[in-house]
Amino acid sequence: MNSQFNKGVIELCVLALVNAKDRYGYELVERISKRVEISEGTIYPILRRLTQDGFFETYLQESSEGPPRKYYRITSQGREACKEQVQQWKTFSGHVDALLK
Amino acid sequence: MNSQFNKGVIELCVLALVNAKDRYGYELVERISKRVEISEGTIYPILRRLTQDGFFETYLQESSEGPPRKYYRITSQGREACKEQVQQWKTFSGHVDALLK
DNA sequence: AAATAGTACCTTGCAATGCACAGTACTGGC
DNA sequence: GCCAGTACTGTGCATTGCAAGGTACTATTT
Repeated sequence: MNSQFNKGVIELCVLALVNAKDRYGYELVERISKRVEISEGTIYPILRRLTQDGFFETYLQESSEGPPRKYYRITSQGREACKEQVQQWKTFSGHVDALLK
Repeated sequence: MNSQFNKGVIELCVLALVNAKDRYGYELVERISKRVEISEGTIYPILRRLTQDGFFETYLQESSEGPPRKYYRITSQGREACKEQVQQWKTFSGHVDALLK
């Protein structure tokens, strides 16, 4: 598979999924990797980056199935970034589809 | 704009456009940059790479509007790669769209 | 009680790609 | 002669995702 396609898009997916509801890292890995080939080493650095950029806030919550989960909650700033990036993605993929004809 | 989206996709666009008919570098720059933000420094290295990989053959042709143009013609190997990458792109963008819902 | 599998998180070094920037060279119009 | 437009080339940098490794907790199996 062409993992180059992933560039930038994984961040977008993370933003959109956390935007929909609070998520923890492992859950994101599972969910995204069902559709797109990714590894854990990809998601955690992105979560750190987006948190540092002020797009996410975090809190811990215990789990009965293993160690405590670190949940990510989107901020208003993150919500805006998400909206913008989703729009950019739609424009972009539309343009690519047009070029492929 | 998120130039990270471009990764891998520009190559795909170049492949597809040369697949449709013989093109020269500058033409590709013009055509692609109407849709997607790119610069010359992006296209020429891709052309060199794809030629080295055996996907393109080249020939020179004089132009009345400037220096001679280097045309790129797709090979049967390139045609296959193009088909495969277009398919990959469709699958990929479909999966991303699914994740964004 | 020890071993294993599954859950959950984190970090480091590397490779690929596109971009900015710079440079060369040809043609035609002012 | 100079400039704009056409056309091609090369170098160094930044960003990003990946592979590979590690830590640690819980539940199940042996």
